[in-house]
Amino acid sequence: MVKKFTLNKNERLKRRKIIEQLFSEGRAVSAFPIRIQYKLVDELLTEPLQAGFSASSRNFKRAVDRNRIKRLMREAYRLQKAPLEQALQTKQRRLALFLIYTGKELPEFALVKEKMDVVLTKLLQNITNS
RNA sequence: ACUACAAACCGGGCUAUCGCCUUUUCGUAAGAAGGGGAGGAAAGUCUGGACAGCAUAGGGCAAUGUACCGGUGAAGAGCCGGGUCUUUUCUGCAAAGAAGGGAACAGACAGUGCCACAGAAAAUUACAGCCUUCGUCCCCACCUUUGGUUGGGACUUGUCCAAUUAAGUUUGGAGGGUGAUGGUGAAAACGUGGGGUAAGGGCCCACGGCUUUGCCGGGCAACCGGCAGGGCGGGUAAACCUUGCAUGCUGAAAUGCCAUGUAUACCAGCGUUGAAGAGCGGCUCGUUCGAAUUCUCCCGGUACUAUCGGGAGGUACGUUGGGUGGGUAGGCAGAACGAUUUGGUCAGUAAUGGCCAAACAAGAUAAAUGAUAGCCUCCCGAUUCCGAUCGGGAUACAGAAUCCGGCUUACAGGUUUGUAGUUAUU
Repeated sequence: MVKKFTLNKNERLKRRKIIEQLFSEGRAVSAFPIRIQYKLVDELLTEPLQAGFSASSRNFKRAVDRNRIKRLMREAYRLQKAPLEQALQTKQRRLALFLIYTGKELPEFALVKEKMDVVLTKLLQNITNS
C-alpha cells in the first residue's frame, strides 16, 4: 500500500483501439463540468484501471489552457481514485476510463477536486450495481 | 528627479509534501539513490536551408518566384553599408542645412485593358469655339553660287457647290486647319516670355524643367559632376503583359530497419514469336525497364501465428484481376554534437568572419515538465511615533513535437543606455 497516489504510464489509457471502442460502445456518467466515458474491458487490458484525459479544443483555443485543465484533472483523479481501484480488485474486473472537461472556463483546483469526488462516487455506484 | 520616444535585456527565487517524463548506478525482481526536464516568442506556418524518398539524356512550352548597387552568409522576400526618388519635423529672410520615415526602386515608343466624381474631353478622337491662306513657273541683275535676294512677266486666287460684286469682292454650305480658347479635376498634352502664322501649335528662339546618347572626371558599382547632341503624344505593371535571372516533385504522418504485408491456393484471359504493363512526375517530342520459379527436407527468428528468410535436392513459368480465400499488436533508427552555445582576442564603418579556451543544454508520442502550503523579494492601498504594521496581489503573451537561419504577430511588470522636454540645485 506504499504507492497509493501514483499515476504513471501504465495507469494511463494510450491504445487508440480501446479509445475508439470506448466512445462507440461505452457508457457515461457526468457531474458538470466533468464527464466520464467508461467501459469494462476484461480481455483487452492487463492493468486493472486505465484513464485518459481531454479538454475540447472548441472551448479552449489555446494549448496552454488545455494542458492546464488536463493537469488539474489528472491531479484530482490521482488523489481520489483509490476506492475505485479497490472495488475493481475485489470484483476482478478491468475498466477503461476517459475523462472529458465539458466546461467553458478555466477552473480552480479546489472545484475540480470537489467535482471529481462526486463523479467518481457516481461511477463507483454504477459499477457495483451492474 | 519626472515625462515621452527608440534600442537592448530580464520575464520571479527558495523550501517542504504528494506526483509526472527521461537517464545513470545498484538490485534476480519489487524497488532505491543520483542527474536532467519549455519560450522570447516554443505561436503564425510566412520564408530560406539541412536531411530524406522518388524522379532526372537533351530541348521547347507552361507554371511559380524574383527585380537599384556592393558586401555578408549554407541560403533567403534576411541582415549590414551605399545610391536614387519621395516625405515629415526642426533651424534659417532666403539659398540651404540637420535629424528621421517610406519605396515590389526592371520596362508605359511591344501589345491589350483601366482611370471614380467633376469636366467638352481621361487619350490621339469627338463636341463647342476660332481660322479659311496664296502658290507655281520664266527672264534679268547681284551675292557668301546644288542655294538665296531684288526687280519684271505669265498662270492662278488652297479644293468643291450656291448666291453676289467693278474686282476671288463679299456671304453661306461642304471640306480642311486648329491641343491657343472650354476652369473641371489627383492628373489636360513640358513651363514662362518672345517671334512667327489665315488661325494656331517646341513650328522657331531665350531661360528653366524632365528624359536619353556620347565624351571627360570621381566611384568596385548603383550613381554623381561637367561639356556636347537628340527627344519631351498623361497616369497605371501590388492590371494582364514583356524582358532578364532562378526553380524537378513531395515533406518527418518524409524515409530506412526488425516484424508483417491480403498465397507460391482454386477458376478464367493473355504472353514467353518483347505480352500484360511500369517508369511519366503538368504536357509534347523522345527515351528506359520488362517473364526461373515452384515443390520436398533441414536450419533460423520481437511475440503469438505463419504460406516468411537462408541452404540442399528438384523443376513450366510470367502476367492481368472478376470471384472464393486470407493478421494483429508493437519496437528501433531518423531524433538531440550542431551553419551549436559561452568567454576572450584579432580583422572589418557594420552585418559578419578568423583564431584560442571551455561547455554538452528537454526529448514526450491520447503526448511529461504539475498540485498544495509557507517564506523571501517586488507591486498597490491604508495607518504611521518614519523603525514599521495591517490588508490585497504576483498577473502579460503564451506550451517543445525532425533540426537550424530569418521574418511577422502577441506581451503585465521591471532594468540599462541614448535623445528630447519640464522643474529644481550649483
